[in-house]
Amino acid sequence: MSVVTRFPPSPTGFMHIGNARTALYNYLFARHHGGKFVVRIEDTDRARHSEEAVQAIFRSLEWLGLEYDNEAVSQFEQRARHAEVAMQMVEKGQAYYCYCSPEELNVMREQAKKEGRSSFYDRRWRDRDPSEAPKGVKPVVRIKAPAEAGESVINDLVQGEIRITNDNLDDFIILRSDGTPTYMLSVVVDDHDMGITHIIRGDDHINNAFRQKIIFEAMGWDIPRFAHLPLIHGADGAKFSKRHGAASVEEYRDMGFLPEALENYLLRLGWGHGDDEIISREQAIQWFDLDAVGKSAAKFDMAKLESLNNYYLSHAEESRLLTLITPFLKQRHQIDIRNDALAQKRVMSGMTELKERSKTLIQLTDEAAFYTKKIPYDFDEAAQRTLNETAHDTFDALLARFRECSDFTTAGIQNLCKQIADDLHGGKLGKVAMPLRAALTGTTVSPSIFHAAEILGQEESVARLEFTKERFWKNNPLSRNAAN
RNA sequence: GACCCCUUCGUCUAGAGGCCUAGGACACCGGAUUUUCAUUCCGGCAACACGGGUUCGAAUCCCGUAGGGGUCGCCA
Repeated sequence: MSVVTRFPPSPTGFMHIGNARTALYNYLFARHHGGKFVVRIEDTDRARHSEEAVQAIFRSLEWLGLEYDNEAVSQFEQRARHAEVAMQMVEKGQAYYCYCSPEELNVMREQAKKEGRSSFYDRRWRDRDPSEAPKGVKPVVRIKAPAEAGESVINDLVQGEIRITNDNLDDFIILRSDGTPTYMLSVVVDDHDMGITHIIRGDDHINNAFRQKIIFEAMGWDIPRFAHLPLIHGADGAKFSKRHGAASVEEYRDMGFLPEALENYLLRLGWGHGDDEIISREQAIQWFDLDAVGKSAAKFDMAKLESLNNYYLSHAEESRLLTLITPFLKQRHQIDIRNDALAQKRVMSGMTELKERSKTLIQLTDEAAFYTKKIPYDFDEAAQRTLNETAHDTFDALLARFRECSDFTTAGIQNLCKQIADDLHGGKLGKVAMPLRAALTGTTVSPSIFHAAEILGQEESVARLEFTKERFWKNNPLSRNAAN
């Protein structure tokens, strides 16, 4: 039988990083086995359903490049079918109406808690005659869980054999009093109808597996194989959530991570293949299987993600990177380079250096920004300090030599700076290069400033030096005095 | 509290009884390169939770203890 896996997010928020990993594993497992990977939106709870959340899930899936087969299914739309299955079970005597009030249920719950039991419903309506039903109370439908002593066993593909005693299973609700199906019923019916062969999900669902198994058995359906993945934890060891930092896929996208970097990171979080660290999608499909999934929870480590991102950034196609930083440039620096061919060309010329030093697209954007700046531009604090401490004659020499330079190449420019350093600073190149960097970029951090100057071109570089001189030596009497 | 699960360097992991004086990656700490930062290159620090077994031999198998996590809804 061919493998069919599924990703069933509930649209109550955005796509959690843990769900993204679950989706990835389902995707890889299906592709590895040449099967199908389908998506189902678990939207039976209309009150918590949000169209925005549904869209965010599809956006995240697309951004991660996790293509699914068939059309995505809406669980809500199958509700009639789910209810029908519930009725079949009632008819066959495998399920029954329960007329308990919320108050009665609360009492039972309290009692169970006091006695330290994890199941609480006392099955009071299991064998009672419906004629005893109180008037005007709309019943729920509960399934008959095994009442006799015994054990229920699941052979989990990740966790191994898990067994619990039947007294932990009570007659849970499959149809609400308003006639709508509960999650527990809907999942089983849908999984069956969709031909799901492997249920790969977070291990917070382990307990549900035992309940779902009861429904599968009542209906005489084949039970899919289960694989419960350990959860992703935050640095403090608790289930990873918003309070641990960014928890949604789109937040990582907005922080400047590449989807392939996030994918690689998530893949290795809980799964390994020898000493391999950098793993492509193709290799992942070839190598991924459930037997190599670890059983213990993993802590999310931002530093490692960043390191992976740096790798993928360094190896990314440069025109793609240009496209990716364009919106960030607009957002963070109010610079629109979409129609600025010159700025684009300059950024592209410096891209090789830029991408190898960056951990995120944000960092790449910020360090590429100077190429796109127009006079007048701002100088950050450190740059201002550097310029204020620069001797007047050093800067003048720089300007003069830049104007008359006949070999405006990285080597030529470095040479020229070296000469000034020899003349005025005992050969200390930093005394010349740092002011040059501050002047040309408005910052004190950049790739090779000689190369940057070459990319900017002689005309632009001279203009920027003139602008800087204007800005610092005309308006700052103190530094003029210091220089003289 | 009950039930279920987990436990190798700070973190992610390799390890399926001898190949382990426990390997890799990230982080961290040195050093080299360097005009800054970053990169790169060398080098270093660092773990089998604990206690019992089983065995000629255990990180690997069994039991117990401790610690951690998850689940206990007419939510999904």
